[in-house]
Amino acid sequence: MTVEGFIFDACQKAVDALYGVKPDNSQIQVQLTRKDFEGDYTIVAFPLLKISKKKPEDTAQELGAYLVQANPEIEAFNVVKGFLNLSLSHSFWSGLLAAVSADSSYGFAPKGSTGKTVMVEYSSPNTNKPLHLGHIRNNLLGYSVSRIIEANGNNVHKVNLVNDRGIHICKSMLAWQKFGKGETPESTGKKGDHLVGDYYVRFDKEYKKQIEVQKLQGLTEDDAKAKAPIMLEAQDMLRQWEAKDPEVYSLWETMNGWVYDGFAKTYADLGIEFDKVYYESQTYILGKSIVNEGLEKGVFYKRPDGSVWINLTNDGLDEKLLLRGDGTSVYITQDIGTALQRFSEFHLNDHIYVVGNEQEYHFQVLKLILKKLGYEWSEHLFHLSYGMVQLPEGKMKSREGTVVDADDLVEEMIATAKGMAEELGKLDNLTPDEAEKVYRMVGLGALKYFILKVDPKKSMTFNPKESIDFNGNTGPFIQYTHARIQSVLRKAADAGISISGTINPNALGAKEKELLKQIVSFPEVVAQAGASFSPALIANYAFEVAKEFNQFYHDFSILKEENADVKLLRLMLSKEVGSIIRKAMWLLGIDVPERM
RNA sequence: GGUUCCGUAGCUCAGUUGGAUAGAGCAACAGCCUUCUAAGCUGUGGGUCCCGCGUUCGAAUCGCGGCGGAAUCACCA
Repeated sequence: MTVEGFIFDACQKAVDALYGVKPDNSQIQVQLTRKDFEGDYTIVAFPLLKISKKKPEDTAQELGAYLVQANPEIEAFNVVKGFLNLSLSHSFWSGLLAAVSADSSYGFAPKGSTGKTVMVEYSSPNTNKPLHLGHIRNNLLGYSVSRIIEANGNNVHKVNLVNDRGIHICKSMLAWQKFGKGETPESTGKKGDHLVGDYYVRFDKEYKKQIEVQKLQGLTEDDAKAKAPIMLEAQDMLRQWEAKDPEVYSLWETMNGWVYDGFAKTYADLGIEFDKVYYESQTYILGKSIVNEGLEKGVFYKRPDGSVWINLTNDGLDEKLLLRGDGTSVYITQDIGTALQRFSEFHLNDHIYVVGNEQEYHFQVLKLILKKLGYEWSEHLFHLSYGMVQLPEGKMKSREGTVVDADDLVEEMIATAKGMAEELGKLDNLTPDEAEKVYRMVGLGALKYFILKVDPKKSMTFNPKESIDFNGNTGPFIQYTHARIQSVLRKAADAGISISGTINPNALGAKEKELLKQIVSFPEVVAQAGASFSPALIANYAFEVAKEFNQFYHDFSILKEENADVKLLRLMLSKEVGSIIRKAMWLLGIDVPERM
């Protein structure tokens, strides 16, 4: 039970006793008391006036007096305008600290306790170019949300749906065939995904050239695009691929293999994992049978050219194609099929798609179609729609070479972390291997935190000229706080001090209580983040806790405190703060070092 | 044009179902290491919460109307 919950109940009983009416949820508002006022928690009197039929100040006074005499935990109160500020007793607070420190999984619901199974799909790269900053946001969000959902007691399946087929893949393949001279990752020393990406760009260059030539011959822009020989060749290659032409198919396998090796390295660098990987080359045919089902039910209709459509104009949307005239499927056909397959195979309760907000319309349509087909679980599809990562100049454009490459960025962050650590002389006592681990941790911590602290649904700006900070509201700041705490705990252990025993309530000071308030709200933050799929809530919480601890650390000494009770309380508090920081950062997919 | 999302300090962002005098970080300036890690702490300056009207005891938050920006409305994915 949360502290707010306790006060809520006490308040409900008090109002009932005083005025004979039991207030409902909306009438009792409990919040943390603002720091500029005396007290711990505040009850807002205004919503209760209808019941008390008295002035706000009088209502708050009466309620406060009653609460203090009825609850030993509530020690004192004061009233400012319509706000009733309550102070909880020291023994109440120290009891909470004891409870938290006895619970090693504090803040997390027991594994699988909801009995629900949730699938999270994220990453979903194309195999024609390397990952960039936009993909990083997707991967970090997907991975963090998976952990948050798991921490809320659900079983989670993390999946990746790789787009390994289609015209864009053929473009890279064709360009490599024409201009590649047999280059391989081995022969060039280039990471596979980057090598293939180069040929994707090469195709585009050639294509543009051919369009210009066609236009000189008098063709319109559209005609020139449609009739450029290299584009016709690419389309022809896609048909050959679908017919499983051995030569094309083997080239496809080879080049995709290069890309997967490259992706594997990027994922490993980012610390991203999946439980299962789906490939569109294996799933793109799915969903066709459902189209027939929909035709029979009259949900879909067929046009004279044989294409299948659904009319969603009555739902405020448009008409949507489900099957091409030639009987081949489009993206949404496949998504219908895979959703159906996944729900039946894994008995899913919820399915979350981590996909950019440019596809909001697509998922709206997908949900609606499944609903119209009568699948009740369509209500349990969630599109975690995140905003684009923009540069100060606007959108990243791969054609203009303004994309921020994922591998480059990771490397740069680690190098910066290393440079800073060396400058500060922080890790001189570590072995090179250990130091290297810390550089990675800190560099990645900075990057991951920078991205995850922003509300997912908002678009965010990244300025490559101003490197990501390591001071202030950043990952390294929080990691540093953790390292500091561990250092204190190590010293305590070296001195043979045991961090256990009974807490003396009188040892609790004002700053310690502020820290405890933060600690106590952790489970609520985890629940909130789970309900809203928002790692940003966790990130901002972790920062607040770290900031509070650093102030405490600066103003008070822990190991040099002479009063044994105070020393024990401060050590227990430090240990719990360290543990909460580690858990919060774990939820973000960020590791924390023992030293830095 | 329709739909959806967004607009908070010079910059990057918080602000949980409407609550007290709107907060952090960066950048700028001024301080704090003989003391558990200074990747830290303290202080100063910085605001028409895009604008207007409305609902309310109370609006950055809710509603309506503007202005500005983004995404989307493909036999692409």
